[in-house]
Amino acid sequence: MEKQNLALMELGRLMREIFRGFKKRIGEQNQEDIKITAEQFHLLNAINLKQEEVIQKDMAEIMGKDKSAILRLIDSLEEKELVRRAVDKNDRRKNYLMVTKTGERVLKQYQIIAFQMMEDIQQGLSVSDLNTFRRIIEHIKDNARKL
Amino acid sequence: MEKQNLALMELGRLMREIFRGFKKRIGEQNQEDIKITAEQFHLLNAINLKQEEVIQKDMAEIMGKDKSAILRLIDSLEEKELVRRAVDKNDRRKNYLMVTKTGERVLKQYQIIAFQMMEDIQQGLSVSDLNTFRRIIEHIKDNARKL
DNA sequence: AAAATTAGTTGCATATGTCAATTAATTATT
DNA sequence: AATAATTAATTGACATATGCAACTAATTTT
Repeated sequence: MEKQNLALMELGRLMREIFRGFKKRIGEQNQEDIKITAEQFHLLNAINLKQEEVIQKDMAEIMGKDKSAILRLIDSLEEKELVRRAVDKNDRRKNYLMVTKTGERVLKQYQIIAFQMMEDIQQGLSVSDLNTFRRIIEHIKDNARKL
Repeated sequence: MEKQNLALMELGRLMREIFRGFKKRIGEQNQEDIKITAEQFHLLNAINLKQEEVIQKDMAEIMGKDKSAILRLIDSLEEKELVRRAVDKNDRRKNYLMVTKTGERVLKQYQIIAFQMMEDIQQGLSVSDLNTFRRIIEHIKDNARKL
């Protein structure tokens, strides 16, 4: 039991380290620029990634959170003018989520940080290792989704 | 840039899925028994794992959190009588953290859940895959620490 | 003895998140 | 067409988590 358990713990600790590093680098960001939290970044990124139009409900599903949590995250992003809600003309219950130009710019800055972090984190790993790692992550993710 | 970036995102998402699953299973726990949150479990487990005596400061370092965050987590664990603080006789600034019998019992219950989760998550992966995965995690962890 | 350091504590602010109830809009049913 | 059911978003109440800065008490350094 010990080993597997440890693996889970290690993964958690690992993520905290990475998260900590990410926050630290964000903190070192240009002061005058708009700052967002990791969760805000994550949501912004997820909206941006989607090819199709998305509404709040979709994001709640994608991010595995309550719709009210998403609503408040979007509130915070809208306040910073990184995202706007646009009502669907055909179904006025729906708000399409639109990333603003500022949103794209800020997102890009954060992506650069994330990219740099990935580079640093992957230092010293072979291409084959990385491929195996990605494959396993995908596999685990599928399993985790069913939990 | 895309691929590496995705790997980071995937890892984050993966952890959230696992964490979500863990919380869900915790929620399904036996009503009459003492319930703890995921963070409480994590701290309790970390204290328990340590071979040497630990004080709050140590746990803050180990868990990568502010000492006040740890303090409050310990408050909550102490309230449930899962942990006790014992003042160091030689240095009365220090509180040694002791897991109670109840703490051990509760911890064991949650470890079983965590263990079961690990089993489910690892379904379908070969032993060699798992070993590679652990090795990479270790490597990444070393890199992450330097971030 | 005074100054500096250390461990723990407290107050305050913020972020995040869930659940349940409510509102408004739309769709299905009688 | 009127009523009922469903859907998306919102709000309120509440719990958890976390960091920062200021403070206290104990110990160590100067």
